[in-house]
Formats: sequence, structure tokens, C-alpha cells
Amino acid sequence: MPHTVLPPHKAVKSHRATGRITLSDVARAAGVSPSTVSRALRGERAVDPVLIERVQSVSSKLGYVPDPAARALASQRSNHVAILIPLLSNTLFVDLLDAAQNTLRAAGYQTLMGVTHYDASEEEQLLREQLLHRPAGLLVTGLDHNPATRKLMESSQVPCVHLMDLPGIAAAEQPYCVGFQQTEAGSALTRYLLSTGRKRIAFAAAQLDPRVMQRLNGWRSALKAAGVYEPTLEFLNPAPSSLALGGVMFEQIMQQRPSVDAIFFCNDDLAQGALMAALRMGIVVPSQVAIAGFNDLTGSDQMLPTLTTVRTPRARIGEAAAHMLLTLMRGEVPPSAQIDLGFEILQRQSA
Amino acid sequence: MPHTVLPPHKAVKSHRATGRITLSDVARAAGVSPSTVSRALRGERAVDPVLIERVQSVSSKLGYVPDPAARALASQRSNHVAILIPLLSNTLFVDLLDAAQNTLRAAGYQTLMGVTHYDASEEEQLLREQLLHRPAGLLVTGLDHNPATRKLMESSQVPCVHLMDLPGIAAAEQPYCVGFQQTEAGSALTRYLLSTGRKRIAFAAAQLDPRVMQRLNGWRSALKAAGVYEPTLEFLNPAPSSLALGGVMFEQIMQQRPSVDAIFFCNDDLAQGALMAALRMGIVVPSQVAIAGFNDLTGSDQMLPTLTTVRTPRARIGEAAAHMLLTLMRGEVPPSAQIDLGFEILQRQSA
DNA sequence: AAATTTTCGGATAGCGCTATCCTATCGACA
DNA sequence: TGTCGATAGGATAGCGCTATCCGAAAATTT
Repeated sequence: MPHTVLPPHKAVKSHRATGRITLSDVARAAGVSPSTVSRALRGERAVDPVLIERVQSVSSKLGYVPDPAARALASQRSNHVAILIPLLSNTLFVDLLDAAQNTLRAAGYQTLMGVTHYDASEEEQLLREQLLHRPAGLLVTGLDHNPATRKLMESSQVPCVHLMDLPGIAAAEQPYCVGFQQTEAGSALTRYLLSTGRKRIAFAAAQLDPRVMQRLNGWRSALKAAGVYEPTLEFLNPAPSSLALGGVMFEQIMQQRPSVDAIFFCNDDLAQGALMAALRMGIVVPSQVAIAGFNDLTGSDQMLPTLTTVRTPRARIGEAAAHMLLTLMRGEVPPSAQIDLGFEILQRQSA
Repeated sequence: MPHTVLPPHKAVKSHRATGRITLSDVARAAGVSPSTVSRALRGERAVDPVLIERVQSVSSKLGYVPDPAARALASQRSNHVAILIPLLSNTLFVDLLDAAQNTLRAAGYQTLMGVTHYDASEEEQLLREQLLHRPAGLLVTGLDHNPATRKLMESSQVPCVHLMDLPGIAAAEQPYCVGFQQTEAGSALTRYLLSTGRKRIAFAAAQLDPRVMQRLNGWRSALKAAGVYEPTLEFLNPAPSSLALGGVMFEQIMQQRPSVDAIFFCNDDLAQGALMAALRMGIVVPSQVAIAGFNDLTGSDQMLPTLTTVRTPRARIGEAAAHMLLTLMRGEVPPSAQIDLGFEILQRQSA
């Protein structure tokens, strides 16, 4: 009986070949080691320019593309950037998303979108899921998060930029953020309304997120400074914002407080709805009552009368935040931790 | 001189410990092999119910969460689902995205969004990038793609569902898709306008995507059937759709062809802009000219007059497509390859 | 010129999982 | 009782990359 030991596997190469061109293929073809290919392609450490050139040419000739999963597993960092926004039904956040996403994609990052629905625990859950993908960076809306969420963000060590909001002047923490002074915008618009001679200025808001409340505070302080603050002119509705709701709120306000001479709506969709309701009701804007909105959403310049509002630089915020995040992801320190992109009062016909 | 050989590494465990709880940790704690943990947690093959129970309890006690990157690398399949839409500036597509994303997330999938900007080569590039992540499924808008894109979709073997569009009755291919008959919707709305006594019905469109062109064809055939087709009443503008453009187009049409008695705008944003322009111009809708839109976007029910339009089930399309994709990703065959979710003509005041 | 530091390519061991192969056990059946 | 297939757990080799260590050569110092 011949003594033969059969090798368990006969295949020399892998038994799970995928046909994909790998880094080792490039290394072999270029006559260098995998390490060198990896370094040359990522611009890591110092590599002989001649070798870099050779590796790049071989790599593109073979059509090599690195595998993100392998990269993520080996380096503990993916090319994902997670972004958390409250809603997709508000143009504001979609504009933010669009701008950020375009900027990040141009830099080679994939955006992982998460929609929190203004729910702190959903936000926490989303963040948890997204952190599993070891994102290279994080964009989150606003500065208000529950403790667990904050802790996740901190302990994950992932660079993070906050959108839309800026910390108060005396804030202890100095997180990275890009936005504008919501409170100041609220009072600036109110002061503008005051400057046109209005005295009984109502504030109407829905979807009472922290930024809306800051605008409310701005409105309050401007009215107090002018000595015409009247608490009963605050109309706050926690329901989601919409044109229809704006119309309803307008009707209610005009019925309950016919003496108001201006209404500051916290968002343009409400204000647009109010303008349409005014048309239906035969109330003349701005002579009977002035109407102002916020954000300069699409269509506000097409209303009749055109809507006086505050232009907020949301696309620029998304873009600037993405750029700041790119800086942080490169391990560099941005020139400043906070970027205030300001706002602009658009004096149109409705006020 | 003592002969001592120093071991290259002294650490018994990894030199790159991450603190993460791994599958092997669970295996050790549960007293089974990693294979068994992997199988128990995924419900793969047959595993003793007792062991499954034990593994699950140990796993949740330790707070184990599988690493998606390692999973993707080993199995060549991620938990990503790629979705390609033309724009984020059109509510239509955002609604689609929102619905699909919610459904997929509930099933444990992460959405990778790609915005094509109606550019076929950008779509191809996006798809190429997304396929690197080995998505488990693919959602794409429409049925029109360039050959390279089609080839990528096919050769990747990734299950794919098309959104918004349905193939023609005589189409050779039977791709998976969820949508409604755009052509039919176009002629249905036109027939409705005809039924109100209008004869000189213009068609005004922007952002001439394939679905818009189908609605145009529907309009044409309905008018031809009624014997009132007039080619010069087609107003096609390739620019992006917007309220402002709707206003401009309305002015142009009323100036060039004052005799039209109805205008079918291919999208509600154009129609809303037209309604506002009519208000500004003092043209009474619908008595002087009827206006109809398409999609029933937000605000259409708040216009003055309220906008007659076609309600399209975009949220349901996103959801149904996601469900179909989930079926395909499980390796099952959906009951039918095409789902027609229909449309509804909303007879409001403007027509 | 010798000693020291710096530079840069290569070898190699994982990253955390799954796919594959292998083997022990069990019941079914001749 | 013995053969056989079916069942289910375990061992192990990767998936394709990067991080780390190593060492030869070049640059710098004394």
C-alpha cells in the first residue's frame, strides 16, 4: 500500500477569486511591493517620484480601483461621511444636504444621510448605526443633542461639524460649526419691521426647533428694546410647518388679534401660506398687515406681493461645513472653529 | 556572550487592538466556534436552537455589533443600497428618496444617495463609485440610461428596481420597476381639460426629461384624438423647472398666443408660477385661461385659485420600490416585475 | 573616516468577518 | 450489524487592504 498524503487543497490561488484587480496585481505589474503601491497611491510617506509615476500609470492601465471595504477594515476609517438632518420635507435641509454632498463627493467621500425627524432618540440611533461604518467625518444639524448622542460623537473621535447654528458668545464649549446668528437674524428682521412704523408685530411659528426659538428670542428682545413687547402676540404651534398651516395661523391671528400690523413668520412656507390666505380673505398686504418670512425659500420672490424675508446662506453653509470637515479629516486645524456666514434682509413688497 | 534571540513581537494579542467586541469574543464567551456565532446570528444553515438562543443572549449581553466593513470584505456584499435620483431641488425626487430611505433603513440597510443632475455620464460615474461599495441593491430613476450604465448594472449582478417609469406595453425587456403610466397620465389630464370645453390647450414644459416627454406624447395623442392638435402650442424649454420660469413662460404664451384657453404645465412648480403671474397680470384663471399642473406638489392646494393637477403617488412609489428591492435582495422573485401605482386627477379651481 | 541619523522600499501580520472544507454524530435502511 | 446519506459544529484560509517593523542605502554629523 503506497504511502500517499493528499494535500487538502490543490488550488494554488484563491478558491474565491473575484476577478477584481487588486493592489497586489498592480504591485506585481509595476515590479514593486504592495506597500509601495499603497503608499504611492495614497501619497503616504515619502516615495520615489519615479516609482509613484510608474505605479500610477500601471494602476490606471490595469483599471485598478481600491476596495473601500478592505480599506475600511484595515485602516479603521472609511470614505463615508455621515450627515444628520431633521427632515427631508423642508427645503432648507435639502439645500444643506445637496451642497454638502456635492462638495464631499468631489473630494472622494460618500455621504451617508440620516433623517432624524426632530427626534433625539432617533438621532442617537442613527448616529450609532452610522458610526459602525467608521465614517471619516460627521455633519450634524444644530448644537442640541441628548447626552448619549454627545457622548457617542465624542468617544468616536470622528471629526464633527455642526450646521446652521452658532454657540452663544459666552459658551464654554467651542465646537466646530458653520451657520449664522439666529437670534440676531430674528431681531434684525424685527427691527426692520419696527423701522417701517409697525408697532404691533406678532411672531408666528411652527415646528419649534431650537433655531426657531432663537429667532423668537431675537424678536422678543427687539420689541422689548423698542418698548412694544406684547407676550400675547406669540403664536407658537408645534405642528410641522407647511403652507396650509401658515394659512390657518394667519386666519386665526387676524381673527383673534385684528389690531396686529405685522406678522413675522418663522419660516417662508408659513408666510407664503399666509400670503395666499390673505389673497383669499381679501386682506391687503402690506397696507392692512405686513408679512415677513424667513429663509427665502423657493417661490417667495414670486408671491403677490413678493415676500419680505431673510435670505439665509444654506447652500454656502453646507459647502463651508463640508470644507471645514475636509480640513479636519486631513488632520489639520481650521483657521477658526466657528464660521458665521451671516444673513441678509430682503426688503420686498409684503412688509 | 549569552546567546539570546529576542522575539520580534512580544504582544500575544494584536498590536492594533481596537477595544471593539468581535465575533470571536462572543464565540469564546458562548463556548462555541466563530462559525457557529456567525451562522446563529445570520440565521444561516441549520443551528441547534439552544445554541442560537445562547449565542444571541451572550451577544446582546456583550453588546456585540457586527462590523459592516469586515462583513462586506468577507462576503462581497454590503448593507448599502444605492439610489440614483436626478435632483434634490425637485420635491418629487426628495419624496421618493425619503420614502425609499425610510423603508430600507427599517430593514437594516444604509442608503447611498447619488444625484445625477440629469447627466448621463455623471450617472455612470456615480454608479461606478457606488458599485465599489458592493451595494446589496440599487434604485434608479427612470428607464433611460446610457449603454455603459446599463452594462454596469447588468454585469454587477446587483438587484435593481427602476422608479417612476414603466416600460411600454410592447417593450422587449421587463425590468423591475414601480411607477405609473406617464403617457396615460398626460392624456388623461388633457382629456379632462377637453371635457371642460377647452379646445386650444397648450403644453408648457421645462427640464425635458423622458417622463415629461411622455406626458407631452399623452397630450398630443389626446388632442389628435379630439381633432384639435396644434403643434405650435407646444412650449418646450430645456432650462430647470421653477416657479419663476413658470411665470415667464406663462407671460410668453399669453403674449404669443392669446387665444389659448388652457395650459397644461408639465410640473406644478411651473403651474404655480403661472398662477402667480396671472394674479400679477390681472388674468383671471380659469375663466380667461385654465391652468393645470402635474404632481400635486406642496402648495398647489393653497394657490388662488387652487391648482388642478395630477396627484402622483411618489411616496408610495418609493416605498413599493424599496419593498420590491428587499424581496429581490432576499433572493426571492416578486409577484410581478412591474407595479403601476396609477395617478389621480385632482379637479380643483384652476381648470 | 567613522559614527550617527534619516530616508525609503519590502516583508508580514493582521483588520473582523464569511465561505469552504472537514469531521463527528445520528438515524435510516438493507 | 454495517453502510450510507443527512445533519450540524469546527477548523481554517482567505476577502484586499494598511500598519508596523525591519533593514539597506543615503545623508548628515563629528
